[in-house]
Amino acid sequence: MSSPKRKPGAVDPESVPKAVVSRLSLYLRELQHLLRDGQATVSSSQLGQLLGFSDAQVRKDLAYFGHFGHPGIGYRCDELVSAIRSILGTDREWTIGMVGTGNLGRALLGYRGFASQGFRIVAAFDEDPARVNQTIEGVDVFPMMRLDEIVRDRAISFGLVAVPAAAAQGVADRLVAAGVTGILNFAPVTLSFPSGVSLVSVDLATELERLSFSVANRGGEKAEEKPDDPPPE
Amino acid sequence: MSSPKRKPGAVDPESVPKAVVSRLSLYLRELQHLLRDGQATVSSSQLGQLLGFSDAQVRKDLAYFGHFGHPGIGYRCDELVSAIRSILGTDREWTIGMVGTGNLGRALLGYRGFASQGFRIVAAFDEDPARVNQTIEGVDVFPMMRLDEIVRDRAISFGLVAVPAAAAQGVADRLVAAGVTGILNFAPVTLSFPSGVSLVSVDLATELERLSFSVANRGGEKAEEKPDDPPPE
DNA sequence: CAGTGTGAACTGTTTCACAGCC
DNA sequence: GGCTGTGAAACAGTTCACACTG
Repeated sequence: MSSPKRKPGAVDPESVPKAVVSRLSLYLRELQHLLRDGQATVSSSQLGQLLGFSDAQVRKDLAYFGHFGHPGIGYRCDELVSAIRSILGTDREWTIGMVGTGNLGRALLGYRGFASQGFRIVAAFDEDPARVNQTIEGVDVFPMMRLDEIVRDRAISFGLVAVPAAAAQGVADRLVAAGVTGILNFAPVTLSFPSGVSLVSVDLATELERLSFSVANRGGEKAEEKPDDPPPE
Repeated sequence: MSSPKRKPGAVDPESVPKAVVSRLSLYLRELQHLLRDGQATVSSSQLGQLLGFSDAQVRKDLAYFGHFGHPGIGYRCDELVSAIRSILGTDREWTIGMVGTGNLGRALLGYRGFASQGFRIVAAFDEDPARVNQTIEGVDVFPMMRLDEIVRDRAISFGLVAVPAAAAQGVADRLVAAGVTGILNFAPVTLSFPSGVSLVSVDLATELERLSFSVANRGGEKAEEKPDDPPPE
C-alpha cells in the first residue's frame, strides 16, 4: 500500500470522531457570524455558549487538529476560520453535480448557503426529457445520458442525489462510475457501493421523526442533536 | 410538577440515546420496504445488514422500548412497523406550518416523503406580500401577521423554519409564542428559546462539509454517520 | 436450531481539573 | 487573571457471548 498520504498537517480522519467534524462546521458558522459582527477573538467558553457546548469540548475538538489558541487571549476569529476551512477542505471550491430536478433538486439549485461555503453546482441532470436542456437558477440541466461526459468535462467532485427512492441506487452507481468522490444523498434509501467514495445521507422524514419522538414522549424540554446513518456496507 | 406522564408504554426519552431514535427511523424505512416486497418477518441480522449495523445493535435498540421479537423467528414486519410508529409518535398525523416560501420552503411544501410518514403541512407563511394569498402545492400561504391565528385555528403542532438566517430566531420566537411544540430549523443559525419546545436543526451546508472533510482528508473509504447539533441553550 | 433479550466487557466520547503561558 | 491544552476520571454507547425460547 502507499503511505498514508494526506494533505500536509491533516490528521488521520479515522481517529477523529464524526461528531467532532459536525461541530467544526458549527464553530465555523458561528465564527463567521462573529467576524461579521466585528469581533476579533473568542474564548472557548464564549464559542461553546453560543452553541450549547462546554468550553472543554470546544478546546478538545480543536486540539485534534493543532494548536490554534492563544493562552490568555482565546482564538483569533479570522485565524480559526481559516484553520477550520482548511480542515474541512472548504478552503477550495468543490464542484457539484445535482441529479434530479424535482421539487427538492430545484430548491437546492437555488440555495444560497452552498455557494457561500465554497460549493458550486455546475450541472444538473434529469431523466425526464421535459426537464432537460433548460437552465434552472443558472445551472444547465442535462439528460442522464450525458452524465458521464459532463462529470468528466466539468471535473465534478460530488454528486447530490435528489431523485425518488427507487432510482437513487442506480443514480449513485452511475455517479461513482463517472468518477465522483463523494455523494450527498437525499433519497430515503440506504445506498451502498463497493468503496472509495464518501457518502452522507440526509433523510428529511427522519429529521421530522426525531422531532416527533421528542414531542410525543413527554411533550417538553429541548431536544437537539443529529443522528446516525448507515455506512455503505 | 406533575408526575412524569407519558403515553402508556413509553420510555423515559432522556434515557434513550439520540442515536437510537435516528436508527429507529431507518429501521422503519427498511421495514416498509420489506413489507412492500412481501416479506413477513426479519431477523435482527438481516435488518442490520441492510443498514450496515450489527445484529446486536438492532436488538439492543429495539429492546429499549419493549419485547417485539419472536425467538427463533425474528420480528414480524407489520408488528414492528406499528411498534416503531407508536414509539416515534407517527401513529397519528402531525400538522405542520411552514415558514418561508423561498426555494427551500417551496420544495418542502411539495415533498412527498413527509405526507407518507404522517406529516401534513396545513399552512405556509411568508413576509413578502408578493408571495402571500396564493396556494403552493395545495397549501395556502398566509402573511406572517396571521401566524398566531392560523397556528391556533389549524391546530399546528410543528413549525418548519425555512427563512434566511437573519430572520430565523424571530420566526422561531413567534412560532413558540403561537404554541407550536416542535420546530424543525433549516436556517444556518443556532436557535434558542427558554424551554418546553423541541428543536431539531438541519444545516445543508454542514452536511456538505462533512462530505468535504471525509474526501479532503484522504479521499478514500466510505464515510457515513450523522452529526450533532447544539441544544437550545 | 435459528434467533431474541441482556448482563458484562469493551470502546469511544465527554467532562474535570490543573499545569503552563501571555 | 484569563484562557489554552491535555492527561486522567467519568460517563455513554456498542459489541460480545450466552442463557433462554418457540
